[in-house]
Amino acid sequence: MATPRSKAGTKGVPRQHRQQQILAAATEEFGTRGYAAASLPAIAERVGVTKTLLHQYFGTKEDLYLACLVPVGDRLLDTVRTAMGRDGTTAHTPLRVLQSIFTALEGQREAWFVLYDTSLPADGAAARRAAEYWSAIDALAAGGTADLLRAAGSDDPLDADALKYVWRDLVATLVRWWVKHPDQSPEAMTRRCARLFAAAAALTSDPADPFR
Amino acid sequence: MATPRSKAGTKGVPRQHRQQQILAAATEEFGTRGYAAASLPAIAERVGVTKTLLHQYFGTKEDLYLACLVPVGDRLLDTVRTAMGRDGTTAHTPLRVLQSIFTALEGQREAWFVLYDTSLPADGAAARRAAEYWSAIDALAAGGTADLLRAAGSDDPLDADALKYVWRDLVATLVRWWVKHPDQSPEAMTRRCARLFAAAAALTSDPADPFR
DNA sequence: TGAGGAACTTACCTTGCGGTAAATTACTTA
DNA sequence: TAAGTAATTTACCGCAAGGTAAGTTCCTCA
Repeated sequence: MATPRSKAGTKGVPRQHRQQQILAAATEEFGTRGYAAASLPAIAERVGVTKTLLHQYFGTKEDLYLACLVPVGDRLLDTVRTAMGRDGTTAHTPLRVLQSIFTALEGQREAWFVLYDTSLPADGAAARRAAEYWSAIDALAAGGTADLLRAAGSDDPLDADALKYVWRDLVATLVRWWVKHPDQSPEAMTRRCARLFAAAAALTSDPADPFR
Repeated sequence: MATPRSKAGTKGVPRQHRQQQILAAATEEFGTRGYAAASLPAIAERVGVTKTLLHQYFGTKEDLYLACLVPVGDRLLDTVRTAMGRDGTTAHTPLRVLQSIFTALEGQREAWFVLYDTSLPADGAAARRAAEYWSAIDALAAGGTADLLRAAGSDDPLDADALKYVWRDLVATLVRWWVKHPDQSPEAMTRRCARLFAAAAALTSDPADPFR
């Protein structure tokens, strides 16, 4: 062995394994910092590898992002779909959806934010793909929120649009809080959300509302 | 006059006026793109000026950010303070707070996001100042949410923390939606929020909740 | 009319990033 | 044991951003 003057050469890690490591590190980095602020050198360093390897395995930065996005998007879309489709929309459907999301995200919570990154190059393939995912998810949610609004006496389409946004960001918020509290299990989170919903209901049930 | 071979030299715009222009453009750029993704050349171009001038008037990029942050933070903190302090916490306090925020933000809606930028250099003065602002605002909100939770039968401090986050991000979400719908007046937004609250109440008032 | 200061730009430097071509080392197998 | 291939690095390019020093033009007023 003697004197390895260069650190080049294989380290015995098979390609597939390495790719998985890279995807995991990249997902975490993209999820926490966002596409624009995330840097390939930083991701590479996490894995203990050079950024060149990232390029060789995944191509450009956006390609790598896409490689992170697709599995996460597929998994979440599928989760939400089955959570909502079980039976008709009921009052606790939202909680069931939340629970399924928490469960699907356990082990890699930041992955959620890979789906909703605003700093993506707007014209790129990654942004297009992400938009596909959340428009599909939104469509699922839209059914529930529309019913809700009709029941509450509103037929304004902008109300529906706004509610869609609120719901989507509410999930993001809860996940963000969850990321900061790693000890919380998915089930504990779901129960917490149920309590929060109950508290919120108290807030909004005042009949003497001057803003109506 | 003849041939001005260089475009250097004054354009007759007094320093204070120019500084205002720069602050406005920078606030918009920082608010929409975020600190990391925003670029000084882009801001300079909006104003029709060179980035060097930004440096001469405001110093470093972070200094400029701070110069944007302080007036916005002062204004919003003040607004929320008076909106909450008018009398005791009632059920429609949240709507009053929202209305005051919308009103204060009218004319420069993206400014809200200057307060809550996650891409700031974590150790810098700007991040510290921003944290001061929203911890002050959170403290105001904490009173209301704590009461809410107690009423709903929860004494878990983590519930309170989570609710604080949710409320904060809810405001951000509503403002973000508002930015995308420039024709909506602050009053119209407030009324819309009242309707959304009502709809949300319907969602959370199911007594047969299996997640409790 | 001719300083002097105020408002602005030109030209430059440095750094860090995304990206590529060409090695270099280790593992396998004929 | 030598050849071939898989895994990885070294060394480089170009670019755009943040930042600075030194001018250049215009306005004002003694």
